Amino acid sequence: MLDDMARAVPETHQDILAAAARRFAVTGYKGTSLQDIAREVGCSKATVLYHFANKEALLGELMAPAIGVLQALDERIAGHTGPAAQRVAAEGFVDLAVRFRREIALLRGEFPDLLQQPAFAHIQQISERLLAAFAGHSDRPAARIAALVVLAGIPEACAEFADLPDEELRPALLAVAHRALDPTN
Amino acid sequence: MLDDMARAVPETHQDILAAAARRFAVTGYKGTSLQDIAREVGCSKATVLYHFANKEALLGELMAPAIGVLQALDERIAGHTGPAAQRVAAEGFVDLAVRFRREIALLRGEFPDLLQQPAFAHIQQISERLLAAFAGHSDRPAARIAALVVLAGIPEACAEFADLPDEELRPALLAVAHRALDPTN
DNA sequence: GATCCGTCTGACCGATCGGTCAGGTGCTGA
DNA sequence: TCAGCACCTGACCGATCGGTCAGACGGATC
Repeated sequence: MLDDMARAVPETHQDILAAAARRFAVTGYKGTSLQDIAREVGCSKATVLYHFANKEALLGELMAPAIGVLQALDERIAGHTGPAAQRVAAEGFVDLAVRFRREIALLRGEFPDLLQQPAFAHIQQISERLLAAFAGHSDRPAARIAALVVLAGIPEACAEFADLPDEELRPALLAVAHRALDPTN
Repeated sequence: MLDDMARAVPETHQDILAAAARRFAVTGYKGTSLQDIAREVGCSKATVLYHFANKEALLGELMAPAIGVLQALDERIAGHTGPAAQRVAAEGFVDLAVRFRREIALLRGEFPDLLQQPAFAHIQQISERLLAAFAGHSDRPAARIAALVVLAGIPEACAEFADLPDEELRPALLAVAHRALDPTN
């Protein structure tokens, strides 16, 4: 089977990735040293840096799937305006947040710093477009404030309720999002 | 005048406090070194540590007023249950968040780490009681999820809309909080 | 003038960080 | 048998961190 071949190559690579995800989720990105990750894997720090160019590349590979879905959502929202965009954005964002709540949890509180880095610069633009969509493309402060409460609150709730099953978390988040955004106008 | 006497003593102390607040707001607590603060003040790092026992003490003095108000709110909420507690908590929390949005901004994304420290341990308990009050003391996941979205979203919105006048920010936040929490049951 | 004290500083400390590098090890294919 | 290669490692690097310490400076007190 090609399964054997495909699995033979990564192994340690995947172990490191998994260990990094575990540590990042507990102590955050900045708060986790390459030593910590190496200790969790049971290898040397040099081995971690053999498999990944640097610490940021490790984070990048860990976040790649989530970022891909986020970009897809951004493009899908671009095709709508006003209330339609608001609905698409809310549903898509809740889906994304629930699905990738592990990845969200490990970036808890480090978004502000990481978004400054050029590697994640475009994510800031996406989140601004998400915010505009949540606000129904309104410039009214009240609409933008409600949008930001939802935009910031949902990921946090996802990270906190990590063990709740998707089927329970998703509709509850969608409901609170619609409630918070709907009568804004 | 006693103004001269009163001002003669602190001066540099206050300068350091103000500079630290400015730097923390931009680069966060962990991301700001004592060197950074000293450079902003125009003094040496040793001077910063002459006026404050250590970096944590600096943060403590910066946050003391906000923490005091938070504790007062906690005690006020304890006197109510159910919907009444929900209303008191929402109004009190919005007031607090708007009033201390500077302090909130400089802790952006560092709450998870800081709450682990023993010096801020009781704040975690307070936020749990706030969460329960927001949820109307219900154990239903949907209620707790909505409560967490509000609890996490409001501070973030406050930090982001730092330049919006209180009279505009406060009612908008209160409205979205009530909307998000009210029909939860 | 001597003494004291609040303020401030440069030099220094040990620890830890992300990252580099030369070299060891064991498998593989010629 | 041996060269080549993927994988892994200990030792090391420069930078930076929070924090310490002995002493310099200047104004008040006696």
